[in-house]
Amino acid sequence: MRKLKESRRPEIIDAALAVAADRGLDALSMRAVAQRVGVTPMALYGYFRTKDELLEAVVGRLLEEIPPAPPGLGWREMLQHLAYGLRSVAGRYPAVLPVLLTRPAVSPGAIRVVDVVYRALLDAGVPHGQVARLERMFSTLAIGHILSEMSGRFGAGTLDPPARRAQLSPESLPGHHTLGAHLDQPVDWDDEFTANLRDMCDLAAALAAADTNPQATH
Amino acid sequence: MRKLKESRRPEIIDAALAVAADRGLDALSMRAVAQRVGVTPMALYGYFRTKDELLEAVVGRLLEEIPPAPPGLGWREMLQHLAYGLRSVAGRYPAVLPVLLTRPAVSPGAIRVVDVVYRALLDAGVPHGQVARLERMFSTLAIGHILSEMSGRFGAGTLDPPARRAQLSPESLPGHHTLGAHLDQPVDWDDEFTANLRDMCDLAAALAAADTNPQATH
DNA sequence: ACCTGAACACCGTTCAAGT
DNA sequence: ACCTGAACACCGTTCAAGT
Repeated sequence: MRKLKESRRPEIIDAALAVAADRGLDALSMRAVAQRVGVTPMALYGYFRTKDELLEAVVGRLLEEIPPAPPGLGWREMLQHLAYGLRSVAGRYPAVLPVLLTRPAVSPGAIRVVDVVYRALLDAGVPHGQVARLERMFSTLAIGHILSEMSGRFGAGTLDPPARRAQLSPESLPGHHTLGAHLDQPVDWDDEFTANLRDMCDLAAALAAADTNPQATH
Repeated sequence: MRKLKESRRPEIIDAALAVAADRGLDALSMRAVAQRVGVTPMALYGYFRTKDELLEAVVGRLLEEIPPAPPGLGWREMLQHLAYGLRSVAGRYPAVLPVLLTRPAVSPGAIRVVDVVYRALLDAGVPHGQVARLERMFSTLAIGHILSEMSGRFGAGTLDPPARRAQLSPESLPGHHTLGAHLDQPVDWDDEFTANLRDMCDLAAALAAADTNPQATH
């Protein structure tokens, strides 16, 4: 439980982002970061207790790179601005995405982002007791979508969809069969991200409406 | 591009699940799986070209462990059954979760699960052109929630929330300040998972309603 | 047809020592 | 106060060889 040094922390975090940006997730090692800083791997352990702790700090810095929202935006625009900002920052450092979805928001930068979402949902009129849940839902969906998209879960598989489906008997996949040609069209992930955001905002609005007018729930 | 052997694939996949189940993600190595099978690490490469390919097969098998839905369920119950099933299977093999969110659904088991969701959304009356997007949204949220919860993103951080927030000036976090005590209450992740599912189903119902009655969108 | 052994180029982290 | 060097116990994967 030694006390950690502070002086060169920002320099090390920058080096980690640089490694992630131009050599990917698998290359983001303590050894690579150390080399970029110009120091022995063991020197990093004076600043971060473990690699996990370094990654946590990296996520915080990444979130701080999201441009601040211009003043006077409505709550939907605030959430959109944040989500698009996250998406473009993540595009620059895709290696850090899995960390975003598995580590808690403990750094100041991360907490500030959470606060922006809280404010937007409060503005939308979401009941106080549901704001935290909706923030988690919103962030899970946003990060999960970006991660799925960038890691190839959503497409660009090794087999094209029609050939892949042909491996299974058509009657065992009635859903795929009914949708047919709809499944073979290429998808614009930008549009899909936007549509998902719109749906999440509609959901927040519906929860707000159900609160002021309980009969409206059904 | 050698041809792969088939004979012992199931045995190897089982061994991988067993390692994941009782020694966790970090221990899920080719060497550990090989040892469990009783074979040299290099023998595995006769059955899977890379570790990634093995993990893909493991995910397929994991999805096949979700119990099939009893007949006669409504579409909401089908989606709930599937989501709860995924959650409990994932609880048995938490090591495999990150793979679920980053690899495409290419195995027969994975495609069958997607088909169940397609069928449910079609039953709900979601327009054909939106079914695939909603399936991706649903799976992203479900897997993302389970992963966030099990990896500790949602809580159990190193600092308790009030102490953590105290590190920042209260006026820089107006959202947290407004929510106050709401943020200090413990959360039941089971309830939250259920609430998120309900919201997703409501969303599907709303999209279905907007389709049959366009004026109802606003 | 199936498997092994040795090797290559890596990991995160501990510990004791150096300036 | 800050950093280094050597070591430990691991990785995924290639290649040539063995039965």
